[in-house]
Amino acid sequence: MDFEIKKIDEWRFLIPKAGAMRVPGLIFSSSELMPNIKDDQSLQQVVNVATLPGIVKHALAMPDIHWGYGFPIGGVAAFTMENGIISPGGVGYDINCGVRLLTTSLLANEIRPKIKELISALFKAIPTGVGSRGRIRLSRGEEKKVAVQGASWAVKKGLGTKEDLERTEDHGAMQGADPSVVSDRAFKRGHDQLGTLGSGNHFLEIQAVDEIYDQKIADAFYLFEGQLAVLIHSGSRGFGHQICDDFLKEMGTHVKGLGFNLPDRQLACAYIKSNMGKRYLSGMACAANYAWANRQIIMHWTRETFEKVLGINPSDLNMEPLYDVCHNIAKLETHVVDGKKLALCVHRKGATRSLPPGHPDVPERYRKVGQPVLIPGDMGTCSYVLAGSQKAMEETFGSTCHGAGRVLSRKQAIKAAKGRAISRELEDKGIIVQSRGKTTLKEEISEAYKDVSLVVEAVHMAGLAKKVARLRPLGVIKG
DNA sequence: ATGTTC
Repeated sequence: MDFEIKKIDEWRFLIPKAGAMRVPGLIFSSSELMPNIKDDQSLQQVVNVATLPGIVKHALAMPDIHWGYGFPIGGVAAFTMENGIISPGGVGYDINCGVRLLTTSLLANEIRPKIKELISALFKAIPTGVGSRGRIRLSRGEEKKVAVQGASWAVKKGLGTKEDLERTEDHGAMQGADPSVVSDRAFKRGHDQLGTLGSGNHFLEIQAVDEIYDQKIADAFYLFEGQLAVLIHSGSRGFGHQICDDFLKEMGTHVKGLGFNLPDRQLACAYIKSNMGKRYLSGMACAANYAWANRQIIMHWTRETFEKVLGINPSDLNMEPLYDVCHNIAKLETHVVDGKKLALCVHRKGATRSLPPGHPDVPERYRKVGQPVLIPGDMGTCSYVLAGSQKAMEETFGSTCHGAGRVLSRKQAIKAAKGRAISRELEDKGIIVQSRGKTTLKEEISEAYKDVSLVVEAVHMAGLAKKVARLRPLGVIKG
């Protein structure tokens, strides 16, 4: 490594501008988490991102940073609309991968005897695994509508309510989506995958709220101790993956003609203002909308499954989305930089938006306390709810962490789990798990991840979001 | 993440 790391305070580490870097790197971490990343490639990736045209202030990294395609996962980078670039590698292969948390009026303890039955029914209702096909077959015309309308497409089809949309980031629809830039292959891959969970770290978990850190905000979020909740983690499936793939290929050639050097070919990009940049944004928005429709539909089937298995009315279940956030996206936003309002394209790759109290884009019901920030942990530990902050607006373009972050690669994790019965290990901890394949569970063992509590503590202490509640898993379905 | 090497 040929760069320096300076400790600013307990929670901030600076990589001073050097060589081809246009801005310094700023890492949010802690003395406990820093050793995890010092030897991997992710900090070099922060340095690489800092060389890209039009980058503003800092190349940022959250405490859950780890190695990714070109850009690190757990990274944030903002570029001016005027001179900046947009890069598929800064968004990630799973465009609009994200999480949606559902609250209920049920007590977890009362439902505990039913968890196994619920998990089994959810596993039947929601297809999981790589290449899994859903219960919906979309004609090309309908699939284009999904790509433009997002979650509201599902609501129009009776799969949810208008209120659900109000509790979804951007109302579950990104503007500027243009299906004409999406390849035939992407549409083919997406036509039967709506309402499917996928594989890897995607999951659906039944959880119990087990600790409240901020009572006032918890009240505003309708969270209470002992409450039964459901967390859905999924994305844009093969549809978004293909869109990313298509644009990476195109931009790989395109970027060679732009006259600047890339430290890594995986940083393929285009100027935001160029036709190529605009086309990517339009395609990315299609994938983002597909993902929002996907999580909306998965939620609808989750509601139906709970009502059926528990034999209760919707009004007694009261299963409502607390919020739905995306953590793989690039967005056009206005931020104050050095006292000046600037139009920026903010890349959040494995990072969550964290809007402060009073911000107009926070749903009205939460506006006084800030945007809900949902942080899934690894399988078998816990997840967190936080609230957005002003400090995040000032330091990270309104962003915070997105999860635990890997410490072992998938290969290393499979090796570490060799010969172990992971589902049995989880059952011994009181967590019922049902998965399509054994390999996914091995890839996802707890040891493969950083301690999510340390990650959340680091962003809380840095002021990038405020801890509200912790949730423990009771049951999980996986790919 | 991903029809896990079109």
